[in-house]
Amino acid sequence: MIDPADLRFLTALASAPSLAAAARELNVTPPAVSQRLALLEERLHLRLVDRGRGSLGLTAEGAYLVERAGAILGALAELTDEMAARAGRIEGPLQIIAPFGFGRLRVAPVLARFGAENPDLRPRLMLSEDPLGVMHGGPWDVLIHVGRLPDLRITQRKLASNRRFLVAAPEYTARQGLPISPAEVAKHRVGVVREDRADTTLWPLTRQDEELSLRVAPVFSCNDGEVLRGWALAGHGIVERSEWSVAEDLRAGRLIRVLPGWVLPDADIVALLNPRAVRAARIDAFVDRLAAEVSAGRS
Amino acid sequence: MIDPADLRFLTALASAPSLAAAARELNVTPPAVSQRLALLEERLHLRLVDRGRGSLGLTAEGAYLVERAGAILGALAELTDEMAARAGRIEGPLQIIAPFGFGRLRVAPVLARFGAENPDLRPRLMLSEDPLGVMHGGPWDVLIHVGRLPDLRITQRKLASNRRFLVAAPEYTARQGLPISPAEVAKHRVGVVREDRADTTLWPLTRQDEELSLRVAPVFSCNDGEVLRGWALAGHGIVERSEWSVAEDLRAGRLIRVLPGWVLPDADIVALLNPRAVRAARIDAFVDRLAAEVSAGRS
DNA sequence: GGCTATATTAAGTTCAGACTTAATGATTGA
DNA sequence: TCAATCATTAAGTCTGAACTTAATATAGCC
Repeated sequence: MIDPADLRFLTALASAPSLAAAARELNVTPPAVSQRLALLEERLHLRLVDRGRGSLGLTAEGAYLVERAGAILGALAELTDEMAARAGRIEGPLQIIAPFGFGRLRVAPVLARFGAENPDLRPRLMLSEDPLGVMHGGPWDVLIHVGRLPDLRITQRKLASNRRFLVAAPEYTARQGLPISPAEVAKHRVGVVREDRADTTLWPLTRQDEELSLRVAPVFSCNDGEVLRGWALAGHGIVERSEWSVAEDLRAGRLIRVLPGWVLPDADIVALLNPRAVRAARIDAFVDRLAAEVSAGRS
Repeated sequence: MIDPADLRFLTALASAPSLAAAARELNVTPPAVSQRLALLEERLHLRLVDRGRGSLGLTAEGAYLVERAGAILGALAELTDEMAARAGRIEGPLQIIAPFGFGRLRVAPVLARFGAENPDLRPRLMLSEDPLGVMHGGPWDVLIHVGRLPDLRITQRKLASNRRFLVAAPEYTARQGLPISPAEVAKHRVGVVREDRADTTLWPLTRQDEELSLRVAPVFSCNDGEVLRGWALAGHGIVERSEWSVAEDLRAGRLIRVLPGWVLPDADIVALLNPRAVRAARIDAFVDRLAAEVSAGRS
């Protein structure tokens, strides 16, 4: 009978550009992969992988095996999860995808604690500039997103509200003055997060029923929000940041809000739950935990 | 991740009356079973088997695991079979159920040869007085049946025609005379196969359009047809036997037909194919082979 | 009470699979 | 042509899972 380990092995091969790459992925030496594949092929009396001519490719039989493997490995994982749930245990792999800033500063510490409390858990955190893009790459259980979402057909759960502010250091405003109206912002030095996916130089400001789009000409930009926050703290100008990022600074007076009457659209923090993955106990438990700690402002 | 070997192990336990019995079934010592079970339970942090109070029973978790195991192990076996079929190989387990007489004399030799020609085949022949009853017991691929069948929803394939005769040794008929009409049979010493399931003392004889049911009062009876044939050969009387059993004796003149104008209902030899089992190459190949050899009269 | 079968613990043995290193050959691209 | 990457073969190592034997505890049965 075919061994699921073989199926996992072949599945790993299928998504690697070469045997050597697969070996690196699996943390073994190339001969190990070569041998194991040869052994499997010999056992089945079938060729599974097309050697030569450039990149690694599966034969029809190999592809079929990988295709069928998915369901079987899935069923096995599901069963394992169910039994763990029945035992009331938090264990197994937990794959989280999160954006760089929020992930590193807020998710990582919670995940570390959660992992320490549940020794049989194998947490894996993948930070990305573009979580929604990574989503289709590998396996994942929970994806953390900050901001508006296209209407995906995926279970989502709001972890916390998150407003967006214009902020600056008191030192800067003391020197350069505090803008009273949006129009005055144009006279200031402004920093923005520069992303590929969104236009971050157009700020849709609202005050009661008033709406206006403010086009800013940023002096500073960076694709890492924390760097931008650092610049603001250093008094280099006015930046737009999420509440989660600067709440502590505001409380401590290291930063102050600019145009406090005006608000930017909310960018709530939500967790997407992979519909493909079973709702294992570890997933629900982690999301609960994350929601609790994020709302409480812990990090 | 739960290992299919664990699932097989637990499935074996589920159908055993005690751990010791399971150990015998698995060809290991009782401690091996005890340890392995303890290890599995520890790994899952769940109790799977109810110890004590007499016969072994599964807990709710154990039963659920066994239930789910079926589908997964089935899918794995199916995949294995499919890959073997793609490789054009005859291999794997082949479980045949057959009635005692026909199975021992006709099926066993063919299966032995077929197994020898395909070294990776693991043939297993289960002889039974009541194959259709055994059918629901364990796993099986092919069931050989001689005679009429209730209308089962199972693929069946006729392997050979098989008439039934009344026969006696020439020595006997020389001594006691040859009955000319069915009624005269009553004056003879008669032997029948005694079975629980069928009334074998009522012979539905037909000649052209004539039909009559002859009730016989058997002198000899045995539940093994070959014993009966031996008695007939030894000149003890008239017996009813299948063509497959006595064809050679008739040809050699060791037996002769009694009332050759009258015929008993046919009892064709059919193979039933387990619908649950995949149509693996080995199954089709074996049935083909059996059909060929049975028709050719080889043994 | 003996007899038997079952279940479990403890400790030692065994073996196959999976890996490693080392060496060689093939392919590709600068 | 050299350097680098990849693939494979050969040979040796290692480990842990699975099993064994031995000993002990327990329960049912005549």
